[in-house]
Amino acid sequence: MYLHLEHRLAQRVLECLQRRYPGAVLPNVVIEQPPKVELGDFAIPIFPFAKPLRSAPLKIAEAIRGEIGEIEGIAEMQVAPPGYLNVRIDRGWMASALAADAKPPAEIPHGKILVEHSSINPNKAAHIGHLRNAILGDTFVRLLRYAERTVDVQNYIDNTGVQVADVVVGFTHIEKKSRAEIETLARQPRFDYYCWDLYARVSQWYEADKQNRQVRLQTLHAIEDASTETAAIADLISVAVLRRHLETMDRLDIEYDFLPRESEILHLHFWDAAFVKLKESGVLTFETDGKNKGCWVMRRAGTAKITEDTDGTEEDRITEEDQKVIVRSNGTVGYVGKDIAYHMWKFGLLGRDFGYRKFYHYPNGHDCWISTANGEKDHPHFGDVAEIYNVIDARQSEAQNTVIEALRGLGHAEAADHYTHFSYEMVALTPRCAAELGYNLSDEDKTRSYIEVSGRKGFGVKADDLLDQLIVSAKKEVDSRHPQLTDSERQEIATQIAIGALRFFMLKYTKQSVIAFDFKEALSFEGETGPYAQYAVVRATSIFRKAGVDPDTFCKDAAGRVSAADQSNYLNGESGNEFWELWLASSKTSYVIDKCIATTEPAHLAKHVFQLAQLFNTFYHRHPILSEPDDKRKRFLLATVAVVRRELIRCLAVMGIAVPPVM
RNA sequence: GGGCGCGUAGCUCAAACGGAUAGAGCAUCGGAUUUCUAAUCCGAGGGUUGCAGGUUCGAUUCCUGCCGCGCCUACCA
Repeated sequence: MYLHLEHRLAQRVLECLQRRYPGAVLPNVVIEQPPKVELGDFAIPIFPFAKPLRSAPLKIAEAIRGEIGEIEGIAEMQVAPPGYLNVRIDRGWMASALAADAKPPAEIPHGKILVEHSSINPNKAAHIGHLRNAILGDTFVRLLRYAERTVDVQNYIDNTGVQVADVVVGFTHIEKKSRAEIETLARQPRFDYYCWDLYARVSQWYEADKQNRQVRLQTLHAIEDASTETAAIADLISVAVLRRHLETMDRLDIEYDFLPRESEILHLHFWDAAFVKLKESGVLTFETDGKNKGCWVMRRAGTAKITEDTDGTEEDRITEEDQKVIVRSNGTVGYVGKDIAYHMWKFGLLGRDFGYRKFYHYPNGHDCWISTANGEKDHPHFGDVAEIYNVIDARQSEAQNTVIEALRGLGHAEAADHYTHFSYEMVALTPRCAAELGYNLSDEDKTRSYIEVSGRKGFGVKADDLLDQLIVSAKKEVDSRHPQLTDSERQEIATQIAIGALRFFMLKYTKQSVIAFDFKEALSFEGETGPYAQYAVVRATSIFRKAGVDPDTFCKDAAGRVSAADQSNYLNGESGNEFWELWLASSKTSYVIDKCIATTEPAHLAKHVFQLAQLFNTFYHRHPILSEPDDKRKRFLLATVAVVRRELIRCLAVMGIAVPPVM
């Protein structure tokens, strides 16, 4: 509602100015939020208009106020020095619309969006870094779906790289296991944990004797030929670990629609198709001398020299430093090349497609598909989208930009413009946390604020372990608070709290901030945490339960229970401000979600949820509701609780957080 | 060397597009009518927003230079 009103206001202000100053070149109308409710609900800085309109800000503000006329939902405007136009919402009007859950018509851009996230190498268990990726990605998907966009969720699987090869080496050369033995192991509940340890051992094995690395190379090549026994083992391992990843993510309510695999990009020759186009368009150039002699290279992203002089049109040579090798001198293609081909497929520009088969069936009935060389006849249509978001950590930004530049060079500027690298910083460990995990710290490490995790060393916190710990910790709390419930009920509640804590934790930091992971903070259920917000909802629910009223029907029928006059009476005036703050915050769901999408920053939503829960808790403490003697006032307070509760549940759902019945 | 990012309270972090008195949580200290469950609430202390300039009505935000930190920068994937 708030968002809708803001758009309407901006539009009317613009029209008003155009009417009064015809022909003037106007800057954008920026609408902000005043620092305090007393000042109003929207603030329009008029300073930017002073120069182009050759008039004092206060004068312009006064003119707008006088001439803009009635706007539905707006109560009044005030000119505030040194140059703001402060706008007050018609509180009664907003409250009615909000209680009725009115959905103003909104323009929804058409075209499918592809969000790709997780992309965990299928050779070991998922760790906390992967959790951040998946939670950010999944939340972004939920944000887009809340905004009624159509979204496909993909999880790219690199099943042919060195990482899988390393684990294969571990099984075949260190443990000397047969395919049958590996198959048996792969059926064990936490096969990914087994691989986690083995992977670390393989790294040590390579360190111990350089000759062992030869084995890695041989294995890597064997994997690429699908007919070999090694390839079969690699496939069985990567598929088993992949299943484990899907199970882990499903615990957090994270699902995928499609799993494209590198093996198919290879076997279906995506690269060949892309290579032809890249050569034709001149994106790739062949080096005839220098260190990259015999390679096909392209300009590294971000190094482009701007050749402004018109006479220097001769193909500006890329200096060796700025060259990114795409095809090696032996004719094989590197991963950036494969990535370019893959992204051409995403935008429907490649002219080839995967085969598809059903791979994973979620308990809720949803199917997840996987790429294959020869697929099933009937399958959903993936790829060919209008917009893509790749959730990949910041370390990959150069590679991502190179892919974007390749698309641009191929003449697909529009695709390049709709390619977003959803970049985020890594999750590291605090020195204390590393020490707790039994890692020997150097003196230098001890002084650092964080230490990077390393899958290769087996150094990190596994996703399932963290979740298990959170559940145990929450369960202890629930056990002591609700001994009357059955154990399975308590387990269910503890799980919801654990997921709430984890997802909130990963979302409250802005993307570019490195999370220095610490058990104490991650396991906290107090303060700015998921359980804090869940608890606010539980309290709201509990009021209605005791009152014997259903909150949702009460809300929908609020007009019949609280008269418009009462509504407006309680919300206005000085005493109304504290109630109005709650209603106003509740009206901002779409506004905040819109902002999260525009800035690709889900942290804003976590912040908003916390603020709303905080406002509610203060309100809860100050105003006893069930014992309120004035019936009209009681109904108004109940309506307030109902609306806040509904919006909190809604926002938490977008964050992938469910609310338990009691806590 | 080049590219990207960061530096805000004791600690961990907010502050979209430059805006009104820079906000939270944690930690510390002091409190909350035995009530709709205290996983809560109220209060206190705590800041030269790394340093120095510049741009303008206004800078944590933009520009330049320094200082410090991180990541990227392979014919690995």
